[in-house]
Amino acid sequence: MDTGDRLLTPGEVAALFRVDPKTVTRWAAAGRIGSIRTPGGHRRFRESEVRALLEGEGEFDEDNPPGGPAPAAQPGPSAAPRAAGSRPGGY
Amino acid sequence: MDTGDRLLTPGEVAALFRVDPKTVTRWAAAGRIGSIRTPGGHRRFRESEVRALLEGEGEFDEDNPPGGPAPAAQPGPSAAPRAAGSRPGGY
DNA sequence: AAGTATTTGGGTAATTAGGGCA
DNA sequence: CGTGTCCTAATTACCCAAATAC
Repeated sequence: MDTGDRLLTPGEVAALFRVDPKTVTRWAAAGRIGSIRTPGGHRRFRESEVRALLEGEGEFDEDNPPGGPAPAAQPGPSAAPRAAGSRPGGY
Repeated sequence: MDTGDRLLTPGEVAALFRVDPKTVTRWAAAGRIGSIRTPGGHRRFRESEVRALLEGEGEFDEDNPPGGPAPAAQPGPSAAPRAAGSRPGGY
């Protein structure tokens, strides 16, 4: 079955990233984060994907493998493994 | 193999979309989702339609195509009346 | 038949979406 | 270029009551 991806609201993701909900919406609009739309037009985000982003799996030195976490986040149906690219937050 | 003719209760659909059961009822009232009414007046939703809605909106990175789309979502006997097409650009 | 859990209905407050601007 | 804040409009969430489903 699914990995049990809970869906988070923009406000939840925004609080997790310490940004404005508007910014989260922009990430979804830019395709930097997967988003599920409700019939009403609102967006929902996958908890597993947000967590993966929060883990800081952005770009790390290839000689700096994560020796502890090993999230092993498994997007079930159709989640996209974000290989690399940009780092939201730009910190 | 069932094509997904299983009927879901508003609470089930609400949990899938991370919304309130009341919101699901509004979707049915707005014709955004097919609904079957019980003789008592309660609504029931088709599992296949709900799943199609959940995965159908999956946006993916342009350079990250989903390896296995295979939605295999049959429109079933009564196709979904997509009446929510009236969204000209903005609001 | 009785019970509990869920759903329904209407109304109001909070959040979200979209665009433009700083 | 990215983020934050402004606006308006739409959608959603929670309150109450009663009815229905199992």
